[in-house]
Order: sequence, then C-alpha cells, then structure tokens
Amino acid sequence: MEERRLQILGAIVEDYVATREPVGSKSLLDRHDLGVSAATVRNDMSLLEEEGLITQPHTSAGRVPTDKGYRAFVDHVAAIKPLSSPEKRAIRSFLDDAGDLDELLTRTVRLLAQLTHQVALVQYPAVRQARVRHVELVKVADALLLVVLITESGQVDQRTIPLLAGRSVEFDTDFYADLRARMNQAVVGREVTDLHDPLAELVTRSPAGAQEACREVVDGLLGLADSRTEDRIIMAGAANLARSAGDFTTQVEPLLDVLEEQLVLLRLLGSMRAEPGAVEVRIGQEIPEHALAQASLVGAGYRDGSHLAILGPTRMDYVTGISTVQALARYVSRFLG
Amino acid sequence: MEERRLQILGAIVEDYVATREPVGSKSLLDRHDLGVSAATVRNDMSLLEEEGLITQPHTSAGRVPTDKGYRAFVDHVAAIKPLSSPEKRAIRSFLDDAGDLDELLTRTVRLLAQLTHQVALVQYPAVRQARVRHVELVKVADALLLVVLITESGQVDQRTIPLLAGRSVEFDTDFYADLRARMNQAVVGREVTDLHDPLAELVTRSPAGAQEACREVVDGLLGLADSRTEDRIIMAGAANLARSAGDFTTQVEPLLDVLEEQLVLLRLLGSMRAEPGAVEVRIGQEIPEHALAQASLVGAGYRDGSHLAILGPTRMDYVTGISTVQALARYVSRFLG
DNA sequence: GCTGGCACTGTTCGCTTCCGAGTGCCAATC
DNA sequence: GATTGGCACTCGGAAGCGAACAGTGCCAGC
Repeated sequence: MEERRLQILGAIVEDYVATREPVGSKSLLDRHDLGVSAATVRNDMSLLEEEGLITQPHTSAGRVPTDKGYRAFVDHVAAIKPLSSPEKRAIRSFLDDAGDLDELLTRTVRLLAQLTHQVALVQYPAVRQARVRHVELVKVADALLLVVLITESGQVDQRTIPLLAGRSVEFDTDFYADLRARMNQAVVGREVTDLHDPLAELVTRSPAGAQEACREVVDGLLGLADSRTEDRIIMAGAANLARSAGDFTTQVEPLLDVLEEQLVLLRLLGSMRAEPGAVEVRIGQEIPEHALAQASLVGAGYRDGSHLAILGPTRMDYVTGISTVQALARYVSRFLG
Repeated sequence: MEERRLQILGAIVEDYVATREPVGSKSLLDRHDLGVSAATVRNDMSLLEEEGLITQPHTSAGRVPTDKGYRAFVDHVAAIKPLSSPEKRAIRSFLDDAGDLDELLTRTVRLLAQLTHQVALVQYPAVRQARVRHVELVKVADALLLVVLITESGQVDQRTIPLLAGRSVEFDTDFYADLRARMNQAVVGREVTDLHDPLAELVTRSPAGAQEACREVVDGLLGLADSRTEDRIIMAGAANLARSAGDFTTQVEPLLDVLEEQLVLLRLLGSMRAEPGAVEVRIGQEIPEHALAQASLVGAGYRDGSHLAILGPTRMDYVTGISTVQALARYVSRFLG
C-alpha cells in the first residue's frame, strides 16, 4: 500500500525529529500503532530506501530521512496543525499592541523565533509603490537638517543631512518652512519613485541665490526616497542555532557567516515565490547556497511580494514550523491591510 | 617576584583562551619565553592557585584561570591594544555612511559583533531630556492617524493610532491640520516628559464638540512621548554563541533565554556604571544573573549614561574585546556629539 | 500480502590496561 | 633565598577487547 508507506515515512520523520536518532522498525512500533508487524514495516522501509526517501547511516542502524524524504513528508504527509485558540489570542493581542510598522515587524519576528525555536527572518515589506503623504524639514542644529518622509502607507523614513550651502544667516528657519511648503506642494500624492522631475523643477524655480541651498535639501530627500526602497531583513532567535548546532554535521561557522550577510539573506527571501498567506518550503540541497545545504527554510508571503521565514536544520519540526509561519504571515498581512 | 607571577598568569590566560585546554608548566614554556625553568613556573603556579587565581580541573592536569584570575588579568595584565589604522579607517567610514540614529546604532552593533566574534548589545541612547521640535499628524486611512514626534536631538518617533471619536465627516484633514498647528504651539520647546498639562489645557480649550476627538490624538501623543523614553536594546551576533557553545559547561539554553529577554538585558546594561569612553568588565559570578554565571560582559559608556557591550564566555579574548568596545564607544559618542 | 523466526552485522558500552602530561617535593646550585 | 634538575606519584584519557544490543534481510508458512 502506497498509503501505509507514507504513513511509515511520517512516523520515521516524526520520531527522528523528536529523538535525533536513527529509527528502527521495532522502536517505531513502540511509539506508533501501525497495525502491522515489524517485518512488514521492515519491508516497507526497504522500499522507502530504494526510493531514496530514507537512508541508513550504516548497516544495522535505523533509518534517517533524506532531503527527498523530508520533501515527500512535507508534500504528502504533513498536515497543517492550526494553532490553538489561546495561542491565536496571545499572538493577536501581542501584535495588536505594536505602535508602528517597525514594531509590528520586530514583534512578529521575535514571536516567530520563540514559537518555532528557530532563526526567524522577516523581509521589510516592499512598498516601492507608495505615494508621498508629507515631507517635513526640521533644523536640528546649525548645519544639520532632518528630512522626514511620510508615505500614505504610514511608513516614516528620516535622514539627517549636513548643510553646507544653506548655513548662512539668510537661510533661517523661515526659509526652510517655506521650502517645506513648496516641497510638499510639489511631491505630495506622487509616487516616491517619481520625485526627481518635480523636485528639479522646484529648484530651478527657486530664487537664484537660494538654488544651491534648495538643491542640498532636494538631494537629501531624493536620497531618502531612494534608500527607503532598499530591502532590509529583520532577524531574531539566531541564538537558537546554538540549540540545534548538534544537527549540523558540517561546521556551523559558515552558516553563522551567512546569517551575518544581509545580502545573502535578501537573495534567499527574495527568491521565494509563495503567494501571500501561502507557505513555501526549501529543504537542504534545494537551497542554492552551499552553507545552507543542511538547513531548511520555511517561508510564507505576506502583503504583496514580501516574505517571512524560519531557518533551521533539515531535521526540524515542519508541522509546527509551517503552521506558525503561515499563521503569522496571515496576521501580519491583515494588520497591514 | 610579584611581577613574574602576573606575567605567568597572563600567559596562562592567553594560552587557555587560545587552546581551550588546561595549560601546564611545560607547554607554557614552549609558547612563551619566560626566562625561567619549568620548576620555577610550577612554584609560581602553586602560589597563584593559593591566591585563587587559577585552578586545576583535577590532579595531574594543567591549570585553568578562575573568574578571579580573569579579573586580575584584566585589571593588572591586559594592556589595551589600539586598533590598527586601517581598522580605524574602515570603522569610521562604515559608520559615517549611516543616515540616521537607528542606522548608526545598527551598524555599530553589527560591527562590534563581527570584530569580537561575540554577542553585541547596544543600549538605545537615553535622551529623556529632549525638547519637542515638532509634532506631525497624518491621516493615513479613514480611521487611522499617524502621529510623529520629532525632538531637538533629531530623534523621530511615530505611532499609528485608531480614530474612533474623530472619524465622523466633520473631522476632516483640515481639522487635523488645525489641531496640528495648535498642538505644536502648545508643546514645541517643552521637555517631552512635560507635555501632560499643556496638552490637557489644549483639549479643554477646544470647541466642545471636538474635545473627544482631540483627546484621542492627545492621548496618542502622550503615549508616544512616554514610550520613546522606554529603553531599548539592539543586539547582533547572537549566533556567535553557537561558536563558543563549547565553552559553557552548563546548558546553553538558559543563556539563550536570557538573550530573548529584553528586560534582563536592559537591567544588565542599565547597571553598568562606566563613564563615556571608559570600559567596565564583569566576569562570571560578578554578573547578578544566574544564567550568566559562565559569561563575561565587556561594556563601555557612550554619550551620557548609555552603554554598549559584548557578551561572551568568561574564556574570551579580553584584550581585543576591551579595545574594540572602547573604540566603538568613542566613535559613537563622537558621531552623536 | 503479511507475519514470526532466525542468522547476521556493526555500533555501543563497559571493562581493563597503558601511557603520558602534569604535579609536588627535595636536594643541589647560583 | 631564589632557582633548578631530578624523581616518584597521580590520574585522566586513549587504546584494545569482548559482550550486549538494536537493527536488518531473508525465508518459509499462514
């Protein structure tokens, strides 16, 4: 029976994840009621091994799932186990308390790490398409101007720029108040990616003597608008790796190095294709990054095109992982919507 | 000679940190030219052990530094090894590129973790005493208002608040533009901790029908002003723990749990007393937190009263740690000044 | 197609033995 | 009085060995 073989595979994965030890036919029967004898299980195990789903570390040892085995488990056996009501409520109230986008994401990533005991990653939502809601200029010191950009999505970005041309007396607070008003008039309602022309025009229309000072500020705003579209990754629970360090037969160092490399993580999450609310699982070799050949990634899309994920050893608890990732992705999507 | 004993202690610490193995009199001489014989070293070791600075895991094994030994090493032996010029330049240019406070701190903490291979912690600068520079209100959606608080120190805080009372038609964008103007008039220039009275007055002076809507916003701003004084900790390199997991004889789990507990970390950094630019070292038992009994903390003050630190096994490279922490604390202080 | 039985296999565990790094002490030397 | 070479002693860890054990594959019988 095809059915039973998968059931056995599931049991093997479950036991191996729980015990970290190769599981044999007999001990399998101790923990699971399969309704057949050990010999039958052995036969099925043989077949599973032929298919490449499990493997023996050595003769006379139990079996261990292969990457392919985990894949089959995830695809055909693992059922999403919805979170319990108290869990759901706890999550919701914890996330509800978040004051702004940053905090929402920070809390989400921490929660994800805590619930799954893995490393959690959240991609900053890609909101390139946002429109400008407001621009604020605040003179912080004699030669320092704070530029704040607020988008309709409620994201607030800021940058302090040094003033060189604009530091003479005639460019006082009023000057910047006026500039602020004109800038807002020029950019409010426009796409943040589309500010170059209107701002250039604003500069040319400024009084001759003030063009340099205006350009300074305009450049700051353009830089800000540009950098805000940069992707970022928030991470939590990296220390959980210490817990599962034993699961990696190779050195953990390269893996740690990868975690420090924002670029690699960006590529990783950026390559995920899961639709919002859907889950995508990458197992071991399926991850195109050598250092992660013994790791698995469970990710889900949220909002539009952004992703969050957990990263752990291939021998991880996929059921809990998938459920949790999916639940959190949905919550976050809803809060952002 | 007191002198030589300390030199030997230094050599023991150095070797033990490098090899993770108890160091004996002979192997010590192999790696260090002390100008005396093994027997003399043995005698000195005996004395060091009597003083409680080193200890033997068992008879016929080499010696290992005790917490007290590390303490003596740090106090009397370790010399600060200034960073090399290229290092300094790299640090400076990396930090110079930071656009705002948040990014500066993020970069600092990452750098610290990378340079020392330990867990790095940075306390968000305590700027309770800041004055209000500007308040901005932006209606993000029908029933959502974004409140932005900008202080003279250039810090920008934000929060989205739900509008219940103020969602009717008469409270339109103009209403909030007007409210914004009045709020600014009421609070600009005041201490953020001292906004309660003027804002309460603002509410009572508002038109009778709008008081509820005003109170809503005022409460949001007060909450924001309040929460911005909340301390925060930024962490990086937690994964480095996996690298040094072998250094902890006890379970690593409780230690990981501590790292997830912002509160404990806050208490930890908050209890540091190092002046800006000065370094404070806490070794093992000196840390009033059971789970960190095998860890050490190397911290330095920056700005006024805030701290940054690294956390690692007691068996850590204190020389590099102290130098790096001090250097970064000074850089950050300078950039913020 | 499933099962119980059986012979076979390689790891692990406990035991013993042995080696060596390291110590402490002492008498001799500078 | 500090330093040194010599020496006996100790104990943990590596090496070697056999038994126990967990697990497998195969086969005949139901």
